[in-house]
Amino acid sequence: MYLRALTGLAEGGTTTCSSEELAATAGVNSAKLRKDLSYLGSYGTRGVGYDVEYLRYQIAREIGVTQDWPVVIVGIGNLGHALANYSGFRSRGFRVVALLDADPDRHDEVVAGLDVRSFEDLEAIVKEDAVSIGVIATPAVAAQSVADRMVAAGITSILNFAPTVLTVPDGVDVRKVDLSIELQILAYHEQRKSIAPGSEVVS
Amino acid sequence: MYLRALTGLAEGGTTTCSSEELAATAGVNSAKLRKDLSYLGSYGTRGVGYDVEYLRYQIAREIGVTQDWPVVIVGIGNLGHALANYSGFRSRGFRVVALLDADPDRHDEVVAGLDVRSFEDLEAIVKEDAVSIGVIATPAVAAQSVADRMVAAGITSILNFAPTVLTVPDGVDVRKVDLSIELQILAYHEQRKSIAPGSEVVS
DNA sequence: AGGAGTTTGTGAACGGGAGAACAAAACGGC
DNA sequence: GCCGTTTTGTTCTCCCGTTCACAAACTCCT
Ligand SMILES: NC(=O)c1ccc[n+]([C@@H]2O[C@H](COP(=O)([O-])OP(=O)(O)OC[C@H]3O[C@@H](n4cnc5c(N)ncnc54)[C@H](O)[C@@H]3O)[C@@H](O)[C@H]2O)c1
Ligand SMILES: NC(=O)c1ccc[n+]([C@@H]2O[C@H](COP(=O)([O-])OP(=O)(O)OC[C@H]3O[C@@H](n4cnc5c(N)ncnc54)[C@H](O)[C@@H]3O)[C@@H](O)[C@H]2O)c1
Repeated sequence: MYLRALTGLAEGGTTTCSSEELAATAGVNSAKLRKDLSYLGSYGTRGVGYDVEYLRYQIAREIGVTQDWPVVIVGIGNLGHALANYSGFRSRGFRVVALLDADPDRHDEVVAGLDVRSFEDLEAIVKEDAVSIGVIATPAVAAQSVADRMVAAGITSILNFAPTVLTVPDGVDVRKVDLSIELQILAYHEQRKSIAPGSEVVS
Repeated sequence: MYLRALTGLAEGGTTTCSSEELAATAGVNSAKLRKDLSYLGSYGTRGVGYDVEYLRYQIAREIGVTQDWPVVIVGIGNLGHALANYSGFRSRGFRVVALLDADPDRHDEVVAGLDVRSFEDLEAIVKEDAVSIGVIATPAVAAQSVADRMVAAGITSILNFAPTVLTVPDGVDVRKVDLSIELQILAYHEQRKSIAPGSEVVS
């Protein structure tokens, strides 16, 4: 979040900013921001603030997005198409190297300049491009088996859009994006608003 | 998450389950699950477990998804199309009532059986269908103004896909889904794996 | 009917994140 | 060169979510 805020400030021409400004831009408390940044090192100057470009680079380096990360997307349906066409990943340090789908009818397609390839090609692609991050956008029933294949092929980080709990070995990271649950959380608060007006809070 | 796990168990024919089973299905600790459920009431039976269907209904009622929530999606680009076509929302208590876009060229389109309408229709739709939940899938630059319009129209819950911090009045809930940040978190752990092998953890 | 075996519900301990507050450091003006 | 001002880095405290552990409650078998 800080990285994004800093990029925004840099684009706006700001060269220096205080923790207060940056915190406001990122939508967090300034004390928390300072503490977070202090874990990376002392990149600020007391009485002055932070150099936007310098701090941006330091955070990018810490996260590891100064290099480009190759990514494969599996399941080129509704969501897979949107992800493949999304330009924002590219500009944030990620490069989609392959689109895979189990359905042979999809293999004719070209999406975002990439051929949709057979899921069978997974191992070869992972090996060739040294891919360590995989995105799962298949139906829920297929997600676990896709994850297993990914892990076997050498992928060690998975972003899962299917509404399932994935089981993976130690050493493999999984993050899930669950849109239905997001909506349900909103619905819950919404329901409470109509029952007890004037009592609202959100994370 | 529990709701989803229970639905899965019910579809699999399970009528009764222990906190241990349910926790395993949902991917959490069983003590946490029991404590969470205890906030809703004492719906279990000691020595037996929980009645799947009964508990499922109780959680759905608590969340507020026994009724259908009308939802509007603004920004029918790559992501908006995917969301509009997604059938999973419908089955989880949400009904997309309108698709809005500022681009007149999009207004000819029919997506998922719905006309893409002008953003100007927002107020009328919100009033007519008593919409309280809005989804923002526009570019980041437009997100804040769309949010303002939504709030003015009477929407009090927003799901935001644009990579921006939204500012809204008290009483309005915002949740954001930020895919780039998810990937960056994975990249960070990935980088650390290659530096210090054998030290990994994920949320 | 009673005891053994299960499983829930919850009190207590633990851990960690978030914010308030302040000392240390840098800058600028005189 | 010194003092006031600004802002960072960090300590301390508070609070909340998570987990452990166990008594209470229920079932089933004898
Ligand atoms: N579309 C959305 O907006 C949305 C929203 C929330 C969650 N999701 C979830 O994302 C996932 C994808 O959604 P979608 O709408 O794109 O579905 P979809 O049905 O449009 O696409 C799924 C794709 O996965 C492919 N596939 C199926 N099994 C496969 C396998 N074993 N290996 C490789 N590819 C396989 C199918 O051929 C298809 O192209 C689903 O789990 C869905 O629940 C989607
Ligand atoms: N596509 C993805 O997979 C993806 C992934 C992560 C984040 N996002 C974010 O989601 C948002 C949408 O992404 P996308 O790829 O669908 O973009 P897109 O450009 O394909 O679609 C954006 C749509 O919003 C419409 N729009 C623009 N201004 C508007 C306004 N003021 N009011 C109403 N509609 C307006 C445009 O006409 C267009 O149809 C972006 O903020 C993007 O950063 C997308």
